[in-house]
Amino acid sequence: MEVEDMCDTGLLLGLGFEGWAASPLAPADRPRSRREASCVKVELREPALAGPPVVDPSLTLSLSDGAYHRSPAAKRAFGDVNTAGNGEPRPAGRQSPPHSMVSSFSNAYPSSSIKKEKDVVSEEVEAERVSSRVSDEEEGNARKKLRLTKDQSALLEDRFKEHSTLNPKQKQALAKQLNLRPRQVEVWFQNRRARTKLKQTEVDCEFLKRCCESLTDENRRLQKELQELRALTFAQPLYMQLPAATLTMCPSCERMAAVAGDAGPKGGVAAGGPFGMAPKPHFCNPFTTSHPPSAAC
DNA sequence: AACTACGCGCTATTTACATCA
DNA sequence: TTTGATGTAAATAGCGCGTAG
Repeated sequence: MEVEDMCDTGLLLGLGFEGWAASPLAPADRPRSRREASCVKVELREPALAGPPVVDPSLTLSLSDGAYHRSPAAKRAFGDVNTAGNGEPRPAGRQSPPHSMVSSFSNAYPSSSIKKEKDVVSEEVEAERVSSRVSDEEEGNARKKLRLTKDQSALLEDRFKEHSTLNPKQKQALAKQLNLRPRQVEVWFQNRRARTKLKQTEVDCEFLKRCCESLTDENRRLQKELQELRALTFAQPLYMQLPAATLTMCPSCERMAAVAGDAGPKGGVAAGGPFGMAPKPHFCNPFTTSHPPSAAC
């Protein structure tokens, strides 16, 4: 595999994100569809993303679909009650009819011991509905945007640090505590998660850019070195220039890198032309864990 | 097993509001 | 003081997925 090929494999993807990352909200640079946006995710295995660029980054590419979705088992373990209705009105267009809301509750809390809780939640829902109706009338149906107080934001942040998602019960409790509607709490958490992810994406992009620069430099250096060695071999056969001790073996294919003509049919011709290749340095593909064939092979 | 309804999370987008030159 | 540009974050729209019936 050629050095450029290896660069292309990983770096084109990184560069592809570059413009988008530089201005994540610029509409022109955004992916055209949500599917497109989530189709490929660059997954970084480096724990300290904000740190200095690493020479040998371990990058893997993986499909992102489902990566951000917790499995049902995980959700249960985490305390999510997906099947339980949260009893709050959904946005227009997706609003469920009242009877379905009731049936959802009876499904989620079938035992009579929880019946009380159901009633409490239903009352809160009704109260919320009334209050939002009242507030709508007060506001003359104008869409007013709530600004959270510092205390409210601080508490929400604290809760977000504990859990980035809330189950309906937690949501209700938090809404009550903050004197907000559960929907507002839900929206806040949703937006907060989105902001976190956006921030992480920017960090990831920055990291990949630095990787790209580092690998480009390395590539340039190796090309230059290759040219020099080729020029050298015009004047003198390589084996005469290098003592045997300097010959190295490729850890992957176990061929002597600097010996011309000993590598079978393809031999040094395929790898480096009729003049053989320099024994070092060996280029290690940072995107793979095992030792790949060196540039000499 | 296939279908449907529902709840929820996610992403893209809109919009109200604050800040600043 | 007013005004337009810009940024931030609350809110909305709509889709996909998992689950239960």
